[in-house]
Amino acid sequence: MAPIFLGTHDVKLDSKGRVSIPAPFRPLLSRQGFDGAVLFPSYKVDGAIEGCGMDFLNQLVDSVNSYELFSDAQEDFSATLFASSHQLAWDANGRVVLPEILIQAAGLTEKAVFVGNGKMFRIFEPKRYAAWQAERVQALKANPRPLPLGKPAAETTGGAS
Amino acid sequence: MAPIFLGTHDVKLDSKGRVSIPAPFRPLLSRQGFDGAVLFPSYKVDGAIEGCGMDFLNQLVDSVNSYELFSDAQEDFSATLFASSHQLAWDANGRVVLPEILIQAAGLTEKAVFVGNGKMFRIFEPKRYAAWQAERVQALKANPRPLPLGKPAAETTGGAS
DNA sequence: TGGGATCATGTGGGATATCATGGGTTCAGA
DNA sequence: TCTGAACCCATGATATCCCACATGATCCCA
Repeated sequence: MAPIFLGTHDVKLDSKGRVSIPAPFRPLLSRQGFDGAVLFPSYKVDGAIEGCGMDFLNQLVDSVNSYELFSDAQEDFSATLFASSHQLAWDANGRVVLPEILIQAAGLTEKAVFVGNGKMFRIFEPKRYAAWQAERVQALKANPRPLPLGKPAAETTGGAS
Repeated sequence: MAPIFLGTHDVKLDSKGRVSIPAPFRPLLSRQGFDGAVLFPSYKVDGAIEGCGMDFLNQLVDSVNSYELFSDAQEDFSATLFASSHQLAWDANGRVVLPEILIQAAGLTEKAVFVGNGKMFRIFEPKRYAAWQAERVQALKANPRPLPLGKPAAETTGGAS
């Protein structure tokens, strides 16, 4: 069963660059032999960090590998996914040290917010997250979308972004 | 589970032609009886060095050998892959000595950057890498690729380069 | 239903081990 | 005899690991 990341969790970012992985996320991320997460800058949402477990990353890798080795498509994912990803083990207290490049990418200072996103999660600077979320709510109000159950949702065309 | 090379790691190239293999890469490359990596000039990306472990090289060998012996494809791969590969053991500090021909191929001087690429990794001269990565990011923005999970992605044709 | 106890989680801090870098020595081969 | 490969040592910085404490959530009992 694929894990599902839910909820919004406020955490502190300390002077050593450490954050606590929210306790509900940890069992979803653990796998035998490795307690940690994979983080990379989102290319979909500016100012966000995407997070997932190694199992999900392996699914991504399998998907990328369905492109032939040395193909153009594989090149693009190399530059955006593998090269910018960080595999971080958490310590005995469930904390990871965020690389400076991710702290910069998300504009983090003293706090961060972990946001469940179903199969993955995101990490935002709290103020940026509030603004981003407000935009999403407005977008949904301006362009309401039904959510069919049991069958794939068709992407509606014509909308920007 | 196949190893996955992630992240971007800046290293020094010293006057003896030595570089440190980034510590996270070393367990992925180690195999019983041999601590080292296989490096060869990339035929796909000018100015890059491709790197992998012996296990992955064996997969490449099997793949190449699936072409008929003495066929043009097999000749091409043999000329670019086997003939120009270097198997380098690292020392007690995790360093290898880069052959001059690879240093020239990548245009390295004082620094290098190791870039994770899933099953393999690449070594670039930092400025060349920055330019190459900017191209890739632009290509992805101009020609966004979804990354479906669980089923093979069809290579789209007609794209430039 | 309320209060108390216990346990889990998050935060702060420090110590230690590892890693990256710089350098030197020795030996073998040309 | 010289050069280069292989091996080894030292040091500083950083990553990793571990401890302690406070707070809040949860559970149990009256």
